[in-house]
Amino acid sequence: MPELPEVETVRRSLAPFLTGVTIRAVTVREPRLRRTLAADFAQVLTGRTIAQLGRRGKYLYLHLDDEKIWLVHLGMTGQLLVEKTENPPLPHDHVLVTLSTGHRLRYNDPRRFGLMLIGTEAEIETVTALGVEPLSRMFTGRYLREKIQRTQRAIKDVLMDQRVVAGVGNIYASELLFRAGVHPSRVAATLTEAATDRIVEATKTVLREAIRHRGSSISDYRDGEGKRGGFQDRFRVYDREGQPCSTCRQLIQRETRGGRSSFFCAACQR
DNA sequence: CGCACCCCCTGCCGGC
DNA sequence: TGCCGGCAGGGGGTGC
Repeated sequence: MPELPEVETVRRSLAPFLTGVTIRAVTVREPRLRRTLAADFAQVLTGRTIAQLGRRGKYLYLHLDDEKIWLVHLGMTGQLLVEKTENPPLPHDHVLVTLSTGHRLRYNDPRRFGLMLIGTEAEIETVTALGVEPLSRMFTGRYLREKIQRTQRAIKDVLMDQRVVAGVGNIYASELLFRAGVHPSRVAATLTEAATDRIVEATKTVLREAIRHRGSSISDYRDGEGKRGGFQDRFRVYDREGQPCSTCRQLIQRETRGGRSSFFCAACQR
């Protein structure tokens, strides 16, 4: 579900409800997420105040008043939602948090691929091992070229490697490569300087545009208030197999590799 | 190191 | 109508 634009949208939508707010009670209904929640998870959170909401790649950082961070990753189907009243729990509501404002924060995740843990920044960095933020000045053509020297990896795999650049997933990798005019299975080391520059620019452009449209809702992505995103209506290639390319009218193709689909226009992308 | 493959888990959709 | 296989935005582990 959520790549960088969706997580950033969740962060922005939750911030007004969570910043400066104290956690009164925590109920863990199902601790078995990607990693099983620590036995003292609820106890460690209770009584803490959320100082600030941050994000790194696809990870949400809830900075607590004791210098620790409540790290949340939404996996494929995770939703972090604020609600005004305490409705009865729904299926797959794994963590419920009562806030000092009377709001409730609800973590729902049918597939349980999400991750939550509480730790220091150093502890979290060893778990996440993230590369540069794509929207920062650190992500440049020069940086990307340094990372792909002599690699035989496909450029799409490199872009989705969170240790290289943090936050690009399967949707935005396809979309940005279309905009850069580069074929997803192109061997990264064979790219020209101009092409790597275009890829970096396209990454920033697509991610910013997607954030502006509050992310992509294909099926179950929702922001912190349960609202859908709008970027799915602007996909140029993703999930458009057999439809005409918006540029040249040739039909969009799909290729599966490693269990993941790539979508591209064979005429526009080389 | 890279890569191909498998796994984790639930839900949905299309084909038969 | 009902069942089954394939697939889905995530990451991680293993063996070669």
